[in-house]
Amino acid sequence: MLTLQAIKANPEYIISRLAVKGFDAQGPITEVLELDAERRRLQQRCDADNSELKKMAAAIGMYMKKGEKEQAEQAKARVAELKASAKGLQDLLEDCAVKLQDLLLSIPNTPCEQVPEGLTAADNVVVKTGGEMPELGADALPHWELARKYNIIDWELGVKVTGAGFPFYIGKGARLQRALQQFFLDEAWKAGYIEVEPPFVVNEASGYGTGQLPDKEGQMYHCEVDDLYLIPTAEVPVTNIYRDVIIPAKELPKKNCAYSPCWRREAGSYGKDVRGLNRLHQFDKVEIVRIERPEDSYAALEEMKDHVQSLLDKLGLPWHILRLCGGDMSFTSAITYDFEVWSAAQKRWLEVSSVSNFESYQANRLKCRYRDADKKIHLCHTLNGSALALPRIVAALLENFQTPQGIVIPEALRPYCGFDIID
RNA sequence: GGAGAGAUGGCAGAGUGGUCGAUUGCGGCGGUCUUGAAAACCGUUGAGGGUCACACCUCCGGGGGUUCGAAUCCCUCUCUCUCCGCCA
Repeated sequence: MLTLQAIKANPEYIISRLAVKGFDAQGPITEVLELDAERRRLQQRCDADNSELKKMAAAIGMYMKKGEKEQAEQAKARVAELKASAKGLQDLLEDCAVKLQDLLLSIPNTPCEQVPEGLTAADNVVVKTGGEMPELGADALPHWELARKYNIIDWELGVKVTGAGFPFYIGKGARLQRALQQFFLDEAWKAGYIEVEPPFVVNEASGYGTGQLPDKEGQMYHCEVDDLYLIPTAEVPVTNIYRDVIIPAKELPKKNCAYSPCWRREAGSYGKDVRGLNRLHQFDKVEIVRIERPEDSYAALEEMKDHVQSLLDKLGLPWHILRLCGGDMSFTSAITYDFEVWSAAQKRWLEVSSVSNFESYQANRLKCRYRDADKKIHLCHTLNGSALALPRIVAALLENFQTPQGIVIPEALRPYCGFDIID
């Protein structure tokens, strides 16, 4: 959530930036300022009451000790009065604080200056392009048919055992999955990301910490008996490592990478978007997460972008990078770059990575702070990105590298796969 | 799953109704001494709210209660540990 401090410092600016996301913040921001003023008024009155109550209680103690019963009884009577009036105030204060918190949670992050205006994906800006788009013959097959042809992914078996969107990877298909996971983790490790293997289910507090709750509740699988959520991304457990933590400045930046399966209910998806590997309920991903000093976060974002690009280059896939427009960005992001690879048989771009800087928005909710050299405590900036999500990479690899002899595995992946062609 | 014990500041660990936001030790930071360092000694060291700044208020796992007054008593939830059972 946005900091009250930032809102109070320059409400007009906040409102104008949120307009870039297509969010009319005039009303909410005005209300935030009013609620904050009200909260402070109530707080001060409560504090004054409490202060007197404490003094009275101490005085009663003294009277009792000295055996001054009469005075003690008088003081008690006064305390009873005070408490009666304080109770009402307490309730008002509580109510006001909850309203303020809920309101703050309902306001999205402000896009940074570089974010283009626009409401839909059509307004995203291509900032960079790389790799070569292969020329496939007219008989080129989409990946779901290639997967069937070479018997590396079994969709029907997935449906039988679990349901749609939960495929089995078989033989070289399974080895390819494992090779990609290993390759991505190794590359991240080389780039200085400390690997973690997190739990794949999280509690409610963690869901709130990274913002999946309450807004995206329906997108996560929820185990009601134990009140645990299957993670939709490793971002959730990894970022929550730093929930309620004050990090010494010299320990920053924190750089972590993690492999995890990701579960998403994807309620409401349909059509060609969900064909084959394009959209699954369970998929594998390597995620990178960084906790940074505010002044370093944009340099970190560039580094992450370069890292993801290097992965795609090593795999020899054609890619482009989009700077998302305000309306296409997530609720919590200040700026997001999407990476898409060209899927040559489907003839469409597939999103394989999303790299975002959340600035202090996520850190504020997480209470992820750092202690500066001057001992002052500040909010960190948090960033994360996929590096990378597997299914659409696999889709592009299969389609782009199909030959009459079989699917040719990219050079960089061969040591991990243990084979150089799927036939 | 059954039985028992526990949850206090970065860590360890006191505190069982009244100036306790909390003894002490370790760690951290500053200083004295030293050519420098170590040791020793001295000082300092939780978070949040509030204020121009003070004052002041809140927080001893979460929630509720008793009391003039709760870290301390009661209820409840969660979690951790030990033993038993089960088990990769």
